[in-house]
Amino acid sequence: MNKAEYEQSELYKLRHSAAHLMAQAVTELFPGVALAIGPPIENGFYYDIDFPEPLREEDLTKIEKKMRELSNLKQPIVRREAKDRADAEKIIREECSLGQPNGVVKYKLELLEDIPEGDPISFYEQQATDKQGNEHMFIDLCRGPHIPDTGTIKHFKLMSLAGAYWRGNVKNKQLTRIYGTAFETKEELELYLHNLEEAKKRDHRKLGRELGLFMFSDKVGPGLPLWLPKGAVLRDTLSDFLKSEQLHRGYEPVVTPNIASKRLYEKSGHILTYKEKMFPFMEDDEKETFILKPMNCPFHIEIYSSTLRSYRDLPVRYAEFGTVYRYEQSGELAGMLRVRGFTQDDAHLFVTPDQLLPEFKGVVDLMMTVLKKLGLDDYRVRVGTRDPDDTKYVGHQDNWDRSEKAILQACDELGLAYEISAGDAAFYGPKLDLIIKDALGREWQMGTVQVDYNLPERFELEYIGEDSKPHRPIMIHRAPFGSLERMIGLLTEQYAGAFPLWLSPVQVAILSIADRHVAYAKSIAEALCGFERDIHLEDEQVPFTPVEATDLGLRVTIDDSRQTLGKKIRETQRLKVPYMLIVGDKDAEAGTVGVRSREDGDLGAMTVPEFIKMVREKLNS
RNA sequence: GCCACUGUAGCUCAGCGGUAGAGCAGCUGUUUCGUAAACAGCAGGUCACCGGUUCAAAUCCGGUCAGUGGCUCCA
Repeated sequence: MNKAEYEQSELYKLRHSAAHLMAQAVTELFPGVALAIGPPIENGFYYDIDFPEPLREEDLTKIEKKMRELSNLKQPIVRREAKDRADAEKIIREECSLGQPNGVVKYKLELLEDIPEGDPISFYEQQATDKQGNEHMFIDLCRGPHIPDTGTIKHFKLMSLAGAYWRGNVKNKQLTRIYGTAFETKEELELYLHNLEEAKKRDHRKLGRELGLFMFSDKVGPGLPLWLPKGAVLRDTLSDFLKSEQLHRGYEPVVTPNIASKRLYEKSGHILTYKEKMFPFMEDDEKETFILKPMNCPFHIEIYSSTLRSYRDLPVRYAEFGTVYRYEQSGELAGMLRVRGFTQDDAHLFVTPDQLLPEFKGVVDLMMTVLKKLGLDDYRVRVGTRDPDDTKYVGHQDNWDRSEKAILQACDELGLAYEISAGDAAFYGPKLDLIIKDALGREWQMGTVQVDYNLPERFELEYIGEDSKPHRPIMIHRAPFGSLERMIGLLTEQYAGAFPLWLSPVQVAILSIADRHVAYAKSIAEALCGFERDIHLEDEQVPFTPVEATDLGLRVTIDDSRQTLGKKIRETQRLKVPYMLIVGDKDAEAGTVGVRSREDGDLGAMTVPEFIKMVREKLNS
């Protein structure tokens, strides 16, 4: 079900009504609360409420109980339209307030003001009398639609509490948001909760620890990841893949430092626009102030402008896996998905106006190649354009028009499905972002391509054109992964830790059955990885024919611990190694290995060349 | 940064006013074993940190730090 279908569905109405039911329960339990807004959302609903006293998580059970009582009253939900604005205000003040002081409807009155002149103003009302003769009643300003009666709201659960600013603005009061979910059947609700539990098992933070990929340390600091050996192998493998792809596409590597003089970022304008995201400056009264870099672009620009450029030199494509540091708000850090020090697969392209479209297309093509290789097919493409009402953007109107047009044209010519999001442009230019969901359904911006007229202007970049006159190049910022940290975090969740063969930190684990098989295991490992391994052999070994070396360069481990085979298999499977090779007496004698695949289990005995052939095919497919 | 919640051994968790417990992992020994956990023993914790209440605090209260779910922002 897509978004539009969902918003038309019965489920959507059910959840909207569940939000109202929850609000009714809250107003009964906590008289004096001020209701703000309570819409259905992707997996449920929420209601933002201003509580005079802070709400505690344990109160949720109480609210749920009250909701069940109110649901059982089978209150009919009735739509009522106000005659005019004055009538609507009267209804809000006199009826929505439920006899409480008028402050409880202040948000509703604000919402009323936002309803455009001429639009119908509707309310939804529900009421009933319980067995004890107590009257229950609730009415809310609401566009609707709703389900006919509250008795249908049976399978729901309140999920969590959160603070949320009124109208999403930090300057406004923070309200208490209660998240809940509701389904049409008990089974659907249970399935949803079950899937949530399953998703937690795929969480990259859990898998990162279990698989030994990365860690955080209090002594190092929040948001500063430490890559463990296996994680570092993943990083290298991923980087090598992109570097080789970029080499074929005419990128040139550059390397720049991690800190720079404050003057560089004054020139770029980041001090003005980005200061609150930067780590504290390294100040020295007498000498220069230095800044830990939050972005790579100014460095690449300095390289560009270090020499006179001809139109014949363009496009210039400078690529760098550059580590940047951003002082993200503490509450925003999230495992590897948002950290304070991360490495961007960054590059900056300096192009002539004529080259903008083909180069942009080239970048998008590279991104598609990357997504395909990584097996990521569930993503959305967002083109961020200006918000016409906002004044934060720099640069000339016609440059913006031209670059927005170029982006859309590139997407159309590549047959890319995209959505336009006004207001999601960078302040210096429009951009195209790839957005991917994590295990818990949260969306993250991954790859990005951004058109920039601003920095070339600020740094007065030039190239000499065919007419022998200086011209200003256009910059394209781009990062197909986005960052290695976020990409690896996401990939870990996508694959639930079972990385494809080419990417797996350990590709083959050789399990010796008894001590006397270690020499044979070692000879196979050497053949597969292509270099000698230093393993001390003390016990007597079974005789075997040495296996011929390959240039495969596989990442191989040997488990020669004195454990039962079952134990070794279990442990190796836990580590999600794609292939296990089990070697015992029969194998040493026959020159075979017992192959066990991560996905398909025991594949039986193969000769070593047969296994190598299978792996080769798998790697090339 | 703000709101709510959490913080006990490497990991998963129990204990929730009377001075710390399990399973797995680790170590030692025995076992040398053919497709998802051999057996036995040992060791491991100023119960995140600081302060308070109490005869007594892992347990109650306050603060700090870190993590989790959200909000605002973003690769």
